[in-house]
Amino acid sequence: MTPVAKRKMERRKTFNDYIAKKQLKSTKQRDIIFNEFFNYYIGRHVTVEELYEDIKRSNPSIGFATVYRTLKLFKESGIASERNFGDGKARYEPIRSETEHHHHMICTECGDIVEFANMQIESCLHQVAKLNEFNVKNHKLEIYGLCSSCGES
Amino acid sequence: MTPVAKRKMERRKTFNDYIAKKQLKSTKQRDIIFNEFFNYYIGRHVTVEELYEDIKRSNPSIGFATVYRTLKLFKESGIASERNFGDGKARYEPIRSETEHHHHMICTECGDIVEFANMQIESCLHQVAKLNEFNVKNHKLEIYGLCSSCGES
DNA sequence: TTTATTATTGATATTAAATATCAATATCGT
DNA sequence: ACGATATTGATATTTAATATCAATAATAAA
Ligand SMILES: [Mn+2]
Ligand SMILES: [Mn+2]
Ligand SMILES: [Zn+2]
Ligand SMILES: [Zn+2]
Repeated sequence: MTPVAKRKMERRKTFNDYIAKKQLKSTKQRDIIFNEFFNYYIGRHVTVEELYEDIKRSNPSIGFATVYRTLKLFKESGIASERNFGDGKARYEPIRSETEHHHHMICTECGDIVEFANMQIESCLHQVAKLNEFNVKNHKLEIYGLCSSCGES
Repeated sequence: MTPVAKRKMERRKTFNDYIAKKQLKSTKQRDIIFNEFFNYYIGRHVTVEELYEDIKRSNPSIGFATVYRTLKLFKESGIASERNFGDGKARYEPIRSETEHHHHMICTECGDIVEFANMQIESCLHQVAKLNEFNVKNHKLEIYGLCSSCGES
């Protein structure tokens, strides 16, 4: 089995377990949204509206509220992250593995998003927290500026 | 002259220069808001609503829109920063010096905000940007969790 | 100082995203 | 198949941010 296929099953299981634990129900709509989101939006950062417009093409009967609620469910169950890049709209992205962690550089000109991870930053940050006796739950780091295409740099 | 008094004059000048450059006008309201904000909110992170409620007590005729627009003006002129800590409300804080730069740890329990600065993080971050040919305009780093009072750590 | 020009003010309206409501319907354990 | 409970989709509400606009204030010109 490919790593991608393996991860697919993992996510499915995590979601199903969450559904079971919370005594929720499996529905056609949730399946459709799950498939669309995890098949086509890996490595992307999609707004609720965008995903809704996308899904509507193949499934016109699905409502915005359902997409909204389902993305929230993905987040709660730990298979998706919510991101906020300062344009007032929440964005969602699939979590690629149990351990992955990354941050973002956002181009203010073209909207392009570059992801990065840096161990040194992570350890500094936890060190600072420890020094202040601060119990870290999560953190965000965003760099705004011009990407290589847009900037003179 | 104390450093605080010196900084006070600097800010005033920066603001006046901005007013002049943009061909705006000095007004009583702007003076009142300026004084309240820079006398009482150094090191704090105030919402528009909070500052408005505060100012209304001594100056009941000042409108919310004016406070809103004036804080925006402070930001544009470079004497205040706008912050967003994920509760959906913009917050403003006076900039303490021309060169200062810091980030925030936000307690999700009591709302307390701890500031910190870390040179190593800053240089790592610029290194990452350089590597990606990304021209940095600004950046934000926020740590969410439990402060020393609220957390078991 | 008076007048003319232009920006500001404060009340109110609008926008937009997030979230709540609810009757009809689907899911699931028995 | 039945009954209990969760879900759906349409719509309404909330809330922060921002736009509108007539009255007013600030500055420049006469
Ligand atoms: Mn990402
Ligand atoms: Mn601060
Ligand atoms: Zn990190
Ligand atoms: Zn920094």
